[in-house]
Amino acid sequence: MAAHSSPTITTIAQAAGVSIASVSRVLNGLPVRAETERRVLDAADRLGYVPNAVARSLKSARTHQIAFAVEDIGNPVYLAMLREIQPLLKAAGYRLVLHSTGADAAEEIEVLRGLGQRYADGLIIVPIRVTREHLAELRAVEAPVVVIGSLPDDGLADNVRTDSRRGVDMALRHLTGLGRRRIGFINGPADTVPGHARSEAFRAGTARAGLAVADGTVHEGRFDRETGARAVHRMADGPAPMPDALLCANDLIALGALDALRSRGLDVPGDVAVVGMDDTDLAAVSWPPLTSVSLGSAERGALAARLLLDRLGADADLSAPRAVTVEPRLVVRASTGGAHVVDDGSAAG
Amino acid sequence: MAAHSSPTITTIAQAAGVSIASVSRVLNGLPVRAETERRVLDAADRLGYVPNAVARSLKSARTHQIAFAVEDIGNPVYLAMLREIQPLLKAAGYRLVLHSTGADAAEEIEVLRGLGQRYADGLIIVPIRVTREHLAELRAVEAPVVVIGSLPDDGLADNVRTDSRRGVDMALRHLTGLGRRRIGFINGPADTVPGHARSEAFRAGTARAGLAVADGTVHEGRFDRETGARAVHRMADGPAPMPDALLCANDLIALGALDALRSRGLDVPGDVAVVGMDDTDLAAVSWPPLTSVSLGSAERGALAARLLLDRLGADADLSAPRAVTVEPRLVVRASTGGAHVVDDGSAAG
DNA sequence: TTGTAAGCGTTATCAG
DNA sequence: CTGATAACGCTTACAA
Repeated sequence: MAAHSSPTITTIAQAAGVSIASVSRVLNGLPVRAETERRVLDAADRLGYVPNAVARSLKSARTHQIAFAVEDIGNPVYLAMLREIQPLLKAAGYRLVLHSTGADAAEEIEVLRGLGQRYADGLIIVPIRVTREHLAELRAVEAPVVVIGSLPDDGLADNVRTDSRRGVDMALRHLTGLGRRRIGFINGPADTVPGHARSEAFRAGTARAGLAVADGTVHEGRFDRETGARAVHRMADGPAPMPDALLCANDLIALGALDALRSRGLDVPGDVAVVGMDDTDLAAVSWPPLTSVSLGSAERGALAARLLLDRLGADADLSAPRAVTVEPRLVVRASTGGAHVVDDGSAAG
Repeated sequence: MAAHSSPTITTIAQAAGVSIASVSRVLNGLPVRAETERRVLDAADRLGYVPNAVARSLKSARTHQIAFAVEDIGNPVYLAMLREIQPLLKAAGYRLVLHSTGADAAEEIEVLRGLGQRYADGLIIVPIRVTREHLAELRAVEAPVVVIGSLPDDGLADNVRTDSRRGVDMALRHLTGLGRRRIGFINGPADTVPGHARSEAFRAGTARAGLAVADGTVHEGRFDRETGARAVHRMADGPAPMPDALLCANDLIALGALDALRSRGLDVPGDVAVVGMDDTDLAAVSWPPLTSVSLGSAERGALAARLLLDRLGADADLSAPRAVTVEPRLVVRASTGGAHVVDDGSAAG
């Protein structure tokens, strides 16, 4: 069924014998005569009227949509953000338009520029890299944008960041506190925002702690399991003594490292302690459970949503961009011996 | 920064000294004099013109948006679908509007009804329950809808389903093949589409295999870890002998069961073999790695997207609703002692 | 209180 | 080839 094309206020007006203005008034709760209201509501109900969101948007210049752009929504970190953002937006009456841009920075630029088409009232973006082009677009865009991640220049957009340097420090301190001195590092791409920050923090942190970092115990790859596994194999096969602890730039890398360590018969944390970053759901599920530095993904998502909604509400447009920082937190689990459960003879297999 | 309100074709027309019609023509690649084209493009470029998507939509009655509605996007199953759907839509020029409805069936109805507002050209929905109201709305909705999950009545909408009964059978056959006879079952809510199907399949499958199902070895809860853990503890504390195998209605339940079994000193798979369903990323990460029945989430997502895009393209509206079924697949891992199968390497990005 | 009419930014028709 | 002009469905002055 559903044969008739949807009724518009014009249809309703005719059916109710009033003008379209009256229909609009009734539908928007403006003062009308009771009789008019009755007839309009009646007709609307009878014909199954539903207001057209697009027409409304054209008139009001508000789409009630907010875009959320990340590199890969399959990444648990971004997912954690999304899970906080979505309900907040919904509660505020906004739909969520999801962009998964892929590793290509050009696509992020596209999203930023696409905002000019006004299909959304605002944007929350987690750039994997921040290029000059990003900054230029940010400057040009008219709709409010919240950037999750570090921004070289304050004042360009609302900004939610995390102190990943402190996070790395916490991990290093934890490991040295356990007596580990040969700490290896497995990073994702160093030319990304998070990759760069972690790399810097590791360098600085080990220097400060007076730790020697042996050649071949720092690896760079992608933010995935394979990178973690491959790095471990290389270290084990390399000339340098195997590290007694591994700091991994995210949980996926850490999981890959755990796999590889197990396959080489190395005990975790007995021979090698492993720390991940991001404290994703995977950390609690892995075996052994993974000590991980929480960078407050969920919290950052929520903060970003709040900043954006804030700016969209009322006439807060005049206020200067705000920057919020979320403190990292170390979540200790068995992979660093934290609360290691007695191992009931689990060899691989 | 970004002071001027965005230029419209009117602005461009004035700047270029032509009519808005000519501007539109140039912008849409319709034939115009070279000189006209030059001037328009020039002005557009100079003023940084970007077409307004909303106005375009009002005129064309197409939003280039597709909605995807699930109960909880944090659920790896839905996430797997999303990860397939998103790039397909993007490639076809559609934006993705994400709805995470929560367990409330009323919210799903809302989404269905909301489509009437025409903010999207189509919808892919994974209903957690299918009520009479769902069916009524489905009948009424004008935009094309693809339902992932079983539908009582063919012909209401395009439909992508999986044969979860066969999936359960495969799991049972696998377990009995390993010599297990006391098979317990931990289900999610039985009044949901997947919960009901799995429950029925378990009953039928055990009956067919001539397996006795002891009292207290079938539990129902939610589709989460806690349910799995709690069920195991109840079974262990109950009067019936502990099952030597557990079929869990999804991977989360299975992970909870693994935790509880470990905490009670029961060996997996030595004492109890465990099978999950959905074969999510978690299955490969857990310890021991989890045997799981893949219900082809990713594949179902992709199929749904294709069906919908199909219907949106050209004038395929006349064709009758199609139903596609995805075959389940048993992925054997260590939790049933099976050949510790090599992962396909697909971890969450 | 109500109706008429003017937009919102596009596209598309129809004369010139 | 180009320029008025009428939609698309809605909100909102401005009049009556």
